[in-house]
Amino acid sequence: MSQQRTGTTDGPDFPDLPEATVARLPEYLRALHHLSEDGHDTVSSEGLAAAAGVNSAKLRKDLSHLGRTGTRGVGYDVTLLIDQIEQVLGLTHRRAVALVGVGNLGHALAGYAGFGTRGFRIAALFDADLGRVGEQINGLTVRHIDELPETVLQEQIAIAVIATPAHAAQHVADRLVAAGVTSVLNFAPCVLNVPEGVDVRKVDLAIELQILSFHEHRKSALTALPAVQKPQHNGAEVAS
Amino acid sequence: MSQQRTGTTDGPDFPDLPEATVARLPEYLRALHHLSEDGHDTVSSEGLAAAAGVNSAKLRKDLSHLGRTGTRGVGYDVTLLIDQIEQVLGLTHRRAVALVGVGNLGHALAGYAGFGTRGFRIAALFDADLGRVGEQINGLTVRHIDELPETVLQEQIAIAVIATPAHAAQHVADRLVAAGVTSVLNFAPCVLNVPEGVDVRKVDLAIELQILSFHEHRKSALTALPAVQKPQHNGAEVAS
DNA sequence: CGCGATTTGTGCACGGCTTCACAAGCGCCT
DNA sequence: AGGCGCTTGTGAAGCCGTGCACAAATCGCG
Repeated sequence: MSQQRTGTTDGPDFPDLPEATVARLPEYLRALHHLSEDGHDTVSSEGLAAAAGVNSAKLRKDLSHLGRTGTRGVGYDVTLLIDQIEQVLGLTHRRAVALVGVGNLGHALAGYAGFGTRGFRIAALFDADLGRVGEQINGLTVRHIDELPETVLQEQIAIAVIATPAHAAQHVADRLVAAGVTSVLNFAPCVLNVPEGVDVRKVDLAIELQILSFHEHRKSALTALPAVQKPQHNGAEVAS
Repeated sequence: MSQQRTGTTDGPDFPDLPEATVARLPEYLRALHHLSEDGHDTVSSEGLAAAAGVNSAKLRKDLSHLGRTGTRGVGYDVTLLIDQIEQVLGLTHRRAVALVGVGNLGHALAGYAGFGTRGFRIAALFDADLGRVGEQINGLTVRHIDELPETVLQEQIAIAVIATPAHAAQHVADRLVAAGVTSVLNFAPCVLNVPEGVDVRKVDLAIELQILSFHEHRKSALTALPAVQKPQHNGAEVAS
């Protein structure tokens, strides 16, 4: 069931995709699914790049890392490319995901349809609050966090989502790792300390806004300035 | 005016912070607030770097762009540094944010306390569904999206969050831009097309999981391979 | 059967980001 | 006052990512 690298067959042994490429592949995949639904069976690098919002040369270089995927003079086979990207991303089977923290955000995530349609299955919900344990959300029963080890084992869970308050996140992460989880998506606004071999990605809504705030601040300072400079993008033409 | 160090009153002169630095400043800010609550009044670059999960040299270089902030042999004044970062990020006043799309995720975002505590104020909620207009969420009334222009003007809204389904996101973005919004945080899984001068940041939950899935896939392929293993790893923190 | 139109795949150069290593500066202790 | 230890700030080197520009490859058509 795991991917073997015997290489004799058509086994795609990935030779260390650049991290930046990996981060873009899901975007290509989404764009390809969209194109496929629209009836396209081939697409040029220019077209796909536009749909994914990137430079076409970048896209070609990204895809070149997957092996020979396109046909010169024609473009890329949409279905074939979807298969290849899904294979590389390990999306050939639905991955079971655990969600810890069924509060405000956790509730929304548990009901988010995008997970189900893009390769994942929320296999279990957990919370530490006994008042929430037993609650039914989207066909799943919220379990107490003490049941984590057996559930992770039983459902073959390798990826977990933390949607708890920040003060509980590290503790939850420790228990997840102890239970065998090796990838964590953290929505709590704090830094997680995990042992080597465990991947953590963080999504912090306030940080995203603060980055936007910086650019807002900068833009409003520029409008008060004479247009001597010529930065890459400027000019909010909106009247105040 | 932007580069002068004449030291007038409160001249907000930024010397073009690197984008990577801007993306980390919010993390430093959060860590600093945490340290401040714990009673620390100074912190070393090593300590702050650990709290923010980055390299200490990187942190020092980042902070050096803000001007002289630390004291050699001592460290950084926590309160002073908080003020400086907030100034650079434009967080000296609460920024009004509009939230469009009060569905599953939008509901959670509207109730997310992290916005309020970190420099933002959700000033208005919008939805296109008449069945949702008028609903009360967290003390705010959901308005119809047609009221966008006047509300944006009235509440001085420059930043908006899109939490609609993907098929509606581009239309909403167009209307937001037309109303005067110049920064957008997009939760819809699609590429937004906006005119120059408008900033867009995207948060796609499924993409984050797919990136984790790739690393899972890679890890399981490595464990099945007894020969070579790569100790090099990025993104994981060293345990205490 | 060959030629031209088209598109991929990639060598190369450039810029930005990261990291090391160390000099410069600051406070404290004697 | 002077030295010593500690910490910041930064020069420099290296790495990664990006984008241009073009050769190689493929298809269609006359």
